[in-house]
Amino acid sequence: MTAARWRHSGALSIPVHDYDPQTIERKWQRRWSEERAFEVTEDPSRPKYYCLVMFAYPSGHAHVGHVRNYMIGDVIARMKRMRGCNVLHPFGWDAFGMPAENAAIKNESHPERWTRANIAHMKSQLQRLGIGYAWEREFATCDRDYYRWNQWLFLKMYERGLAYRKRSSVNWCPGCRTVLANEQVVEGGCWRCGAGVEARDLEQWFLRITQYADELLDRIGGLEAWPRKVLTMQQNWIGRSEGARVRFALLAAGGSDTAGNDAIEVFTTRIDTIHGATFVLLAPEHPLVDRLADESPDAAGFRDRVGRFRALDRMARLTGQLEKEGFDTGRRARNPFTGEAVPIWVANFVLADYGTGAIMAVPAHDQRDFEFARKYGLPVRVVIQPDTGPRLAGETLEAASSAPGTVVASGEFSGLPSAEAVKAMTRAAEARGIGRGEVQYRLKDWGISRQRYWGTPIPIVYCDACGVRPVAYEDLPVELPDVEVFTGRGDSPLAQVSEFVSARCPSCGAAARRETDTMDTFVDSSWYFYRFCDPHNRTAPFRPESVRYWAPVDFYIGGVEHAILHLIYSRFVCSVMRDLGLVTHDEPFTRLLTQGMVLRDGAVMSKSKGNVVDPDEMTATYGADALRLYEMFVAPPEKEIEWTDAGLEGSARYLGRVWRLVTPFAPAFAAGAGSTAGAGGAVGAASAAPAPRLGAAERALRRKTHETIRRVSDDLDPRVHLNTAVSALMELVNETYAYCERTRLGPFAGASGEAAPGPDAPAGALGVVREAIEALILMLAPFTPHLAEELWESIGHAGGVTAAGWPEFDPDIARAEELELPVQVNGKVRAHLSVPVETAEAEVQRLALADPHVQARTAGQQVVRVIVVPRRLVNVVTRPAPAQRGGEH
RNA sequence: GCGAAAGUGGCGGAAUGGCAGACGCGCCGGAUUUAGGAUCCGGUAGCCGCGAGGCUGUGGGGGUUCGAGUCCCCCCUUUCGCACCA
Repeated sequence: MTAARWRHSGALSIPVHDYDPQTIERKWQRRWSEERAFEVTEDPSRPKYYCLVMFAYPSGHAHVGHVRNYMIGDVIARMKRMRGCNVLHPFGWDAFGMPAENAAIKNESHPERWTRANIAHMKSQLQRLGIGYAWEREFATCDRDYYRWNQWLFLKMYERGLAYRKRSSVNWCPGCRTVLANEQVVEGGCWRCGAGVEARDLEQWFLRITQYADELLDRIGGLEAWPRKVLTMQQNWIGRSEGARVRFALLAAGGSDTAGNDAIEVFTTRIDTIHGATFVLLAPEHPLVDRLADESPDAAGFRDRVGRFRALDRMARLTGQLEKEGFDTGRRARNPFTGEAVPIWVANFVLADYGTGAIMAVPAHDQRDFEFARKYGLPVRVVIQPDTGPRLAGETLEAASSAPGTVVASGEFSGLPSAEAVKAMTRAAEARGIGRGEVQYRLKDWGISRQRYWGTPIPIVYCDACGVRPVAYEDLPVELPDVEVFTGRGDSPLAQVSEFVSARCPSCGAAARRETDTMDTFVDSSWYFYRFCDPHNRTAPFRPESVRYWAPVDFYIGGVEHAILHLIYSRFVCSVMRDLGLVTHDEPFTRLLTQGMVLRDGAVMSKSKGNVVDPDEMTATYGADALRLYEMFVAPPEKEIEWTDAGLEGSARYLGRVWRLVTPFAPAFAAGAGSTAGAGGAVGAASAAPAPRLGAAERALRRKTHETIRRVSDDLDPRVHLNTAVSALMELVNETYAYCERTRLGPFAGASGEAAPGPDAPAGALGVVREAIEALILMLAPFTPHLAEELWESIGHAGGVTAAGWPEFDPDIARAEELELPVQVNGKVRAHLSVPVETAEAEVQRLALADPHVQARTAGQQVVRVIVVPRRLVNVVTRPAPAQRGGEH
């Protein structure tokens, strides 16, 4: 239903419709699709720009929070396209993963059916929002033509020793019934379902990310266009620490002789405190613990205590609170620096999987060791005296002192500053063969085995004769078999599909058994951005030349929740691909923007909370353009926003206002009014009109137009302050309305309906309005593309806004002619001066001092200084005048 | 506990060390309208004042500066990240 009012324009009657987003949006979406408007090919003659949003997990329905980053990406992509860049802006689906499998178990259907249906629905949602993707490049990671290259990459890594298998204690999620990577354990729980993580011993495949730890860490400094927060998180996650590995010889039970060659190796960053190491602590899971239990006179009691530690610790760590506890093993080890026999305890707070799983305890200089020592009455020996403050003594110490200082009570090392002692003692340990300098990382190798169906099969075969064999490249892909019914029983669904499990050994041809685990889905997402460069390649993951053209990604947008998972894996895979000769750059993402979430009632939108806002509903009521504009305007992209219907209405109202401003002029503009014949450029059409002939109001509107172009251009690129760009466009509309009101033009043409200027309209009026309106439409185009295209066409332009290009501003026009300068006296504004811009500083100073308000404030004062900040302000600094007499000669 | 970021009107938010509160929401008033809605115009930090104008004001307290929301130090609060990494 279209409400149409009728207005008269000259002899003709033309309809002036209200803004009707539904019709306009459908029209332009159809046209973009028909024209394949966002498809691109490699074109060396133009600057490329790769704009990417993190692809989506097809969970079912996108809400207004999900689509925010797609909108941000679309604004940037459209703006860059208007600026003449060859823009790659693709989209795809991170389609493997557990929700699909869980849904399949619940519905007794197939994960693929659920996944494909969700993809179809979400794709239509994105299209309805007018997001301009190169849909011909779309793929899903569950496509066999995609995941075969996961397998290919895995084999390449296997060849280079970067993929390996080992039995290890892994994080097992009982809720999802699969193993989790360290990165996927959050506060002791599963990142996805929250269930408490258990320890299990399993044979697992790992990717050797630790081999790249130093490289990944070092290059953090070069990621200048990444949020500092993300870089800090990655730095902490890699967790490099320099220290030393030192051997404490194990003494035989009940004696002081060393037990053969047995030793406890500890890792420490403070070898300078080793003379204060009065005991040694083992993690409950340390390999030596079981042996010490065997050799203990009370083996059963020993085992019982260790067992309790092992079982309880993970649960206790969930809550973050763990009372430090331990027990004496009854055995001793020799401190290699003091020669002393020190007790060996098992302690619940020592981590098995960091360093060597054993530590030397220096209670005087480490708070944890201090608490432990005080609890169990173990000796505390001060070996570092801080450079300031009172002298420390072990007996009276109330807390450990970890500050550096001077080494004491440490034999030949006494007197050294602690930093130097670290070096000297490390050298000494190496010389005596009892230790060496070592670097430890918090980062662990990436465990990728998952005991689930809906993922990429790991292309490995186990042969009784030949052992672990990689599947031959020509036999890829190892396809997921069809499984009829998903029951969720059993740990590894593929293991129950006998046709899948039985295989031939790639080496000897004998009957063999296939690997039945699938890959972590983070493998899929660690290189998808390269596949977009050449998505249909059937003989390679991509053509290196295509990636060389498009990559690295210039602008990457996604949530901070991927700061250490996806973004560290992708950096790692990029380095591996570089070493494989596939890519030529070191880092995959030049600039990263982490967008804020959309909240409602203060909470993140989620189906379970029942607070989701459906973009389809908003679009049906207000239009996609209004929704887009609202989400870009309400806050800076990196900030979270609180959803309000009123805010969305405000944006819709603004677009109606734009519509009512432009449409009355459309017939006249389409007929050429206000433009200069032969003036090709969009904006600048009026600039051919000689400026001196324009009146002050006309010049002011032109200035606003050009200043707005400057501001918006700057806000979009490189700053990406989308909210202030929109507010500048709102100001331009307000100012154009004000001008039209004053000249009775357009929306103010009155009952007679004159869209064209009457005989008394100022010279050049239509020209300056046309210039303002054309600039406005073009700058709105990235935000509200449908409305912009429609209005652009309505004022007589064929060929669309992209071809029209981004408007240029003229600095001379953008500059104000007159300045309103505030004049401060002692920092407080007391007057304003109106001066021409070119006024000399001395003249400004003279005018300021002559101003009556300033005079009133400076009377009886001595003017000490006058500060003139060109184009900004004047500040007159005074102080009380000296007494009259003292001032005379 | 450690680390990072942030605290600005009734609300969302603007401000390369230079007039704090742009723009929007909400609210108030006017025009138009039979009326309402929509639309157009104007007002809107607080306090004092009829007014001109004045005083106060960016979580609190110090400091640097002619000038501080912005820079420095201390404290408070919130959010996020890490959480026994030896």
